[in-house]
Amino acid sequence: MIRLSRRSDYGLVALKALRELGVDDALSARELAVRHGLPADLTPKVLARLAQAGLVESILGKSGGYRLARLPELISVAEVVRVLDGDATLAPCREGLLECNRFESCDIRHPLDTLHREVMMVLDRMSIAQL
Amino acid sequence: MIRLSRRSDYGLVALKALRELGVDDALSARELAVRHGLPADLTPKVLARLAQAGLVESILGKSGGYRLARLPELISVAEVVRVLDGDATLAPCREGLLECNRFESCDIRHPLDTLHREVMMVLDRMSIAQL
DNA sequence: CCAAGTGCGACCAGGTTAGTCCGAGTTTAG
DNA sequence: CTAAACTCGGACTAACCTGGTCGCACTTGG
Repeated sequence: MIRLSRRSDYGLVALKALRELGVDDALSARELAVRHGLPADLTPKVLARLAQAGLVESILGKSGGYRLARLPELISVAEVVRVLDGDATLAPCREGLLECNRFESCDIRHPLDTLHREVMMVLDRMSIAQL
Repeated sequence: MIRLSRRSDYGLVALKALRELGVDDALSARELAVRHGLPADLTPKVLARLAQAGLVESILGKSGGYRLARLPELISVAEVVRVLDGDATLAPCREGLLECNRFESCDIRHPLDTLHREVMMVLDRMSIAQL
């Protein structure tokens, strides 16, 4: 199935919100959440992950918050998805634990990987600036 | 996240297997399952769904089974996924029951729909013949 | 020193999906 | 004509994943 997880969705909304911020401003997770109707307790988590991936800067202390770490043109949707959802492959074979019992004989893996790459390229072409 | 469900995966494997079949041959679901290591009880279900969607023909009775209903070049990966997983949209907002509480103010929906269309086009360009 | 932030881990709950079991209807081989 | 082999469809169970919550430690500005 082709669907964004909720996390990725929230992440995109948050980044878009951060986009229209002054250079030295910062927006707290809570403030961002209430303004855009995101779950109050989940938003900090999403932002924290974006921060440790370097997409966003966190500012500690009172009157702290988050701010974009790069120009919005330089953050692609693909990157956000990868950070928040991990980059799984199209084929379920490739997942962590479940071993595909036909792993060797599986001949649809390669074409599926190709497809996956193409899909990611599509997501790569859209940046936060275009949301 | 971008991942195929197990069902779709099985469906693709099955279609690929059916591809190399004589015109008047048919392969039973059970036979197909054991040959390719698919779950024995799930395979008939997947095939049945493909059949009622018209991608595959079912042949009743003894020595019956399944066979491709069209040339493999005319069956796209996108179609298989759509049949087996339904066609969801990228944005979780769009799902059945859960109402997005910021549905009106949501401004990332349109770009996301665009992305979804592009992704489906990618899946559309690959056919069973190319697996 | 205190209030308001982030950061991070553990935890619960609900939904979705994979997988199984069963019965019924159909067709062909012998 | 009979029996075997197959498809079809629904109902049911179990496991996994995800969204969401709570709580505590650390940092910073006033």
